[in-house]
Amino acid sequence: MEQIDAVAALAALAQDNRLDVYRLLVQSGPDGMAAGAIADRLGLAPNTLTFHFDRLRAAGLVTVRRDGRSMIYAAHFDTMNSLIGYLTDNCCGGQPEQCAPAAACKPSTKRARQTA
Amino acid sequence: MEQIDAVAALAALAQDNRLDVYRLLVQSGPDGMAAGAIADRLGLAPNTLTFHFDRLRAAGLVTVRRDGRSMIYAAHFDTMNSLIGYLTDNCCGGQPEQCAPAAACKPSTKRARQTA
DNA sequence: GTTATATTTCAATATTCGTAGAAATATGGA
DNA sequence: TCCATATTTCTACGAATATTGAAATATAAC
Repeated sequence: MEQIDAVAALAALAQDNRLDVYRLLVQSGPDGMAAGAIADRLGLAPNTLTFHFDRLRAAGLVTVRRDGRSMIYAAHFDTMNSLIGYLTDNCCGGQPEQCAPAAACKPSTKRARQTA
Repeated sequence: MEQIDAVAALAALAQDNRLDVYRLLVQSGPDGMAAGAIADRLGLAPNTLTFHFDRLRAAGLVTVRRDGRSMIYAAHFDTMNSLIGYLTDNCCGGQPEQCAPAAACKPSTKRARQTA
């Protein structure tokens, strides 16, 4: 990942509503969610949501596809993983014992959703 | 990590010069670097650099200590790892096979520095 | 074809951000 | 004490950002 792409991705995530949207999509997985469903879930105005989707999409963090009247947004995990790689690249000069990097994508940190 | 802290950390990293500074510190490891050395390395004005350090420090991404006339800045790896955890939290509803999370802190992606 | 649903586009505005210049503070050395 | 080095503080300004409201577009249902 190039610096310019990393800055774009970080800027896209550095906003309350967009971070909410993105995390919701990350947790939703490859199937994604309809724009309307996200608007309902997060209580955002449709036009505001479109604005934020554009930012996330321009940064390569999400993808879109149309399904009837709905637009389905989904997280693009390659970008997320590249970004994490960019941030931690060669950390501690190649001796990661000193910085204890996180194991990404833990199953469920808190408030685990019931399987039902 | 709370949402507000994640947004602060992301915003702190979402800027060219600050991202340069931060990655330099990440690669420098726990010992950190003097402000002046960073200014020389990145070609930034001292006052501009102070502005960016403040942002990084307010976000908990770096720490400072004084050493004589120099201020030594170092990456705070706990925050980096918490941020990565926050982004990838419960990804794909707890089935990370679907999103192939990155192994953080790879020794050296490109332009590996010679050991000498 | 007409109406309803789902989402996007456009225009306007208040707020926040990054940089530069000049001056101030803190530490170390003679 | 006097001077040099290292970094911070203060002020100002142009550029970018998030939100709102109103209107437009695209798809589906009747």
